[in-house]
Amino acid sequence: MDEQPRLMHSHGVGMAGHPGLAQHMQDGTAGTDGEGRKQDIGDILQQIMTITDQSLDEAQARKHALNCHRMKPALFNVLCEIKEKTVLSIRGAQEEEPPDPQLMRLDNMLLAEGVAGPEKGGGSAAAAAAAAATGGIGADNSAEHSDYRAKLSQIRQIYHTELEKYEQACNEFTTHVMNLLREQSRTRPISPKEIERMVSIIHRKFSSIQMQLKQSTCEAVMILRSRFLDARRKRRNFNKQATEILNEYFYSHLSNPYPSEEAKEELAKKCSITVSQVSNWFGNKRIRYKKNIGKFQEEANMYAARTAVSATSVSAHGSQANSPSTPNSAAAKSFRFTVCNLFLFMSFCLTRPFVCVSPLFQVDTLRHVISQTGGYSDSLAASQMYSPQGINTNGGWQDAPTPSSVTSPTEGPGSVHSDTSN
DNA sequence: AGACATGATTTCTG
DNA sequence: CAGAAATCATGTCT
Repeated sequence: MDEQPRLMHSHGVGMAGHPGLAQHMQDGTAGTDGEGRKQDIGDILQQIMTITDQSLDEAQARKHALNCHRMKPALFNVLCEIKEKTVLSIRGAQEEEPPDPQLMRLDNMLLAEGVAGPEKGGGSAAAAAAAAATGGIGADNSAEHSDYRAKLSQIRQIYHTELEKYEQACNEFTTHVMNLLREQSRTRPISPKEIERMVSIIHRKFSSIQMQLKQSTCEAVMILRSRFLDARRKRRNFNKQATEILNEYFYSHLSNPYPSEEAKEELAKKCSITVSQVSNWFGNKRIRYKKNIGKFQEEANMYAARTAVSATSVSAHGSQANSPSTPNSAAAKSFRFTVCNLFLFMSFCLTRPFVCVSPLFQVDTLRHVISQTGGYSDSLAASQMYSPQGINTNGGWQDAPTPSSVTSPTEGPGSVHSDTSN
């Protein structure tokens, strides 16, 4: 008699008010009357309730019997339905979430950096972009490019290996859990929907690992990139030729060493550096020259002489080309000028110590001598620009930094527009 | 290793 | 915003 209340209780909880059950039961018990059905259910429930009191073997046997019972599918479906309605309806709605924006951002970043996505050219494209950003596109950078590419592909390799491992682990675990749930679904009410939900939970848990992986990969790429892009860290001295071109321009425009934008571009092209590098160079040069004129005097003299010699030799060459066999008066003038300048150059070398004491000396001499040669306004104009008198008492250059003036028709021979250097 | 040179960056100014 | 000035960080020389 003590089993009756349990049975009744279970009956009440499990069946009452469940419309689907009648249908299920009808499906499974076609042709039997109501009393018979009640008896069936009572049997089943009683067996279920007492199953834990039995020994393992007995329980296994009973389980098997229950599984084979004709009412089992109906009862199982009812339990599934109840579970679905009570559990899944509560959580179901909030689980439909859009893809994580942060994960999307990381994905995009990795794709842009060439870590994710197709292999070919990804790294080099980023490297090229990085190089373009720094402006250093010289031959010196090729080694660093390959270094960058190598490191990036290393990161890429690690990322893909880890991602593969992660996917494998995720799949293995998901399969394992699915198998387990499928197995269990024979003995407890687990609907396919619930399995699906469990899979999505697993994927969500795993996606946090994926996020970590992607995040650290992004960090690694960023560090690599910042190192590659950090110009200060990878500062390289300009090559000798570039320095000479810049110095020639500087000293031949000493009265107003402010190249125009066009001149800067031209210089940049000639030196294989960027316009901003040219600007930096001139900024540094002006300030350092101004701070210590004496120190730069020797350099100024050298470039003055060199430019003058170069200018005259070009002039002479040009004249000879016009009349190679019979030197005319212009050619003679050029020759005279060349000799004068050679003399000047030698005297610069000999009088260097004195020149340093009196920076104006050679400039005035130069101007005087050139004026005596009777012409070559271009060369004269050029020589005038060597004068350190350009710096006024306020510490600034006399001429206002008006870029247009440097490209004026009186431009010196060392200018980028009249390419007599190198 | 230390001094100096030099390219780049930062801060300030007109 | 260009340039001056100060400063940083690295390269080069001794």
